[in-house]
This record gives sequence, C-alpha cells and structure tokens, in this order.
Amino acid sequence: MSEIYDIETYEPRRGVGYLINRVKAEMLAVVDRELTADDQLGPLEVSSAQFVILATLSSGGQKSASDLCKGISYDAGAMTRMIDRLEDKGLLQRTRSPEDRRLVYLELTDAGKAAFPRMREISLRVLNRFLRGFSKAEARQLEAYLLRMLENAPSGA
Amino acid sequence: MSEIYDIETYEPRRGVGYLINRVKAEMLAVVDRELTADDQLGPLEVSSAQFVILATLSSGGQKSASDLCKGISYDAGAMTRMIDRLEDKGLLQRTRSPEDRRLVYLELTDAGKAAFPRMREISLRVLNRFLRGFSKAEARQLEAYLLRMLENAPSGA
DNA sequence: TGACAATGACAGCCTAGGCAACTAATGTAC
DNA sequence: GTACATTAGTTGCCTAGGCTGTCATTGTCA
Repeated sequence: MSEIYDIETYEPRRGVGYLINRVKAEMLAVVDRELTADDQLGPLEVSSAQFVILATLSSGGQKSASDLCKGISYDAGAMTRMIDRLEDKGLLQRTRSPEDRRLVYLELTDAGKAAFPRMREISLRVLNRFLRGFSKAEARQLEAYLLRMLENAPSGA
Repeated sequence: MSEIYDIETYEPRRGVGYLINRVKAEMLAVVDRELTADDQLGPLEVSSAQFVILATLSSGGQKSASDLCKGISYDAGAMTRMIDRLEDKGLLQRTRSPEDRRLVYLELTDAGKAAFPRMREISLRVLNRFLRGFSKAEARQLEAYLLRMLENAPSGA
C-alpha cells in the first residue's frame, strides 16, 4: 500500500502538517484576542494556553500537577511555571497532599470557578466560527481524523 | 442553522480546537526528535520551527523577510531572531536590497540547499506515519477541511 | 534496616512567538 | 521641498514549552 505523500511531489507548505500548524496558530490568536477584549475576563489577562489548563483541570475530579502533565503531554517544568502564573492571578490553588508529600493537588479557586464558564463560552464561539460552513457530520469526521492521528502518535493518545 | 458545538454539551477537551493543538504538538515533537537523531542533520541542531521557515523560503520566489512573515502570519520580531539563528548555523543568508534599502532578501546558502532535501524527507516520513491507516481520499479530505478552517480565519488564508 | 531506584515538583538554560517601541528608508501630500 | 505617513527590520519585554539536573519523598529489595 502506497504512502499518502511521496518523495517526488511532497510540498511541506501544502501538507497536513503545515495546515494544522497554521490553523492552530490562527485559532489561538483569535481566542487570545477575544479573551483580552472581554469585559469580564480582560482584566484577568488570561491566555488561551492558561484556558487549556483550567479546562483540563475543571473536567474531572481532584488532580495532581503530574496527572495534568501526563494527560496532555505537557512538560513538568512548564507546568510549574504555568501554575505560578495562574496562582498569581488567583484562579487556581496549590495544596500539598498529606498522604504523599511529593504530590501537589490543584483546585480552581472561587474566582476561577466564576470565570471559567465565560472562557468556555468564548472558546466555543471561536471554534464555531472556524467551523462555519461545516455540517455536523463533517465536523464529527474532522474530529475522528484528528483522533486517528493522535492514536498514531508514539505516545499513543 | 444550528452551530456545530452548543453551550450545553460543549467540552473544550474534546473539541476540534483541543485536538488540533495536541496533534500539532505531537507531530512537531516527533519531527524534532528525528531531526536531532539524524546523522547528517543532527550536528546542525535544526528544529522543526526552523524547518518550516526553510521550507517556505525554498518553495517559490518569495524573498524578503516581510514577504515570509505575511505568507505564514509570522511575527516580524520572531522572524528577525529566527533568521539570526539560521544565519548562525550557516543555512541562510541576508542581503540588503540596493533598490529599497529597507528590504532584506533571504537566500539559502549552499549548506542550506544541501541539508534541505534530507529535512523534507524526514518531515514527509513523520507525516506519513501520523496518517497511517488513512486512504488517500481521506487525507485529501482532511486537507480540505483544514483549508476551509483557514479560510474562516479573520486573516483570510 | 539500609542502599538504591523511582517519582513529583521545581529551577536554570535554551528556543520560540506576540506585542510595543524604535530607527531607517521610502512614499505621499501640501 | 518639507512635513507627515507608511513600511521593513530590529530590539526589549512578556508568556510559553522542552530539556537537564536537583531535591525531597516514597517505594523496593536484599
């Protein structure tokens, strides 16, 4: 069975890799703009990267920092600094586990819980805007394609 | 016409935005690993981000730094520093235009031209690996979906 | 129990991108 | 021709992620 791209005709600038790169960059840029322009969230100066962490944290129960890292293939050093920033903004709280003192449990503060729905709404709106013209079936198919690519990654999923 | 994601059921962690993020990160990580592990390219310490610039530069007659930035929605400041790194590695060359002395023309050096085919080969191989199990028709459809999303971006394409 | 491995969080150094301020060169309007 | 605007490139400051090494804590095994 022949490969998708072959060495004679492959143009990096037109391939799936390049396109995914571009779409990701454009989408995050729009989310960042909307977050800073929002009346409620603007003063918090929350970025799209920070929203990803809060979203992962808010879905699912009590989580340690390392659980969060494993779940999204995130670097532990980057996570430490990200938590610092979110803690400074008062959106998130660290708690040392008494059972295993190596673990740091993470929890949204009341301010974090209050701000999250609005962030979720903004990310939803931007996503829908990028999917303008898509039927629901097409969107589901796109999700399925991306999932299959993720499963082809060395880390599995 | 109803939207793709609706406010009641939307879960950021499962949407297209999150998936694109993940796929992009996993793909670039693999390309980076392959680039550093390669016998020919390893010593150059070329990153996937640097490859993107070289690929854009080597395809088509676009030459100046700002042309490059516009073509891929790239920040001008980031571009300056990227060119610095690529020039340090001897893969790329700056030339001031004599007609318009504001412009900086970019060109691959002989070393850059020599290294590029191997980079292209590696990025092709990684891309094919992530598309394992895809038919060619599915891959073309995925490309089409991503292009449509790009066209929905505020910057147009 | 004591040596050693494994784990979780963290700090330092690197590449990297976005934004704002600045400089030099060019274009435009009066 | 001078004043102003625009454009290209650069620089500084910020967030951000990857990698390596370090430290404290926990688990394992002889």
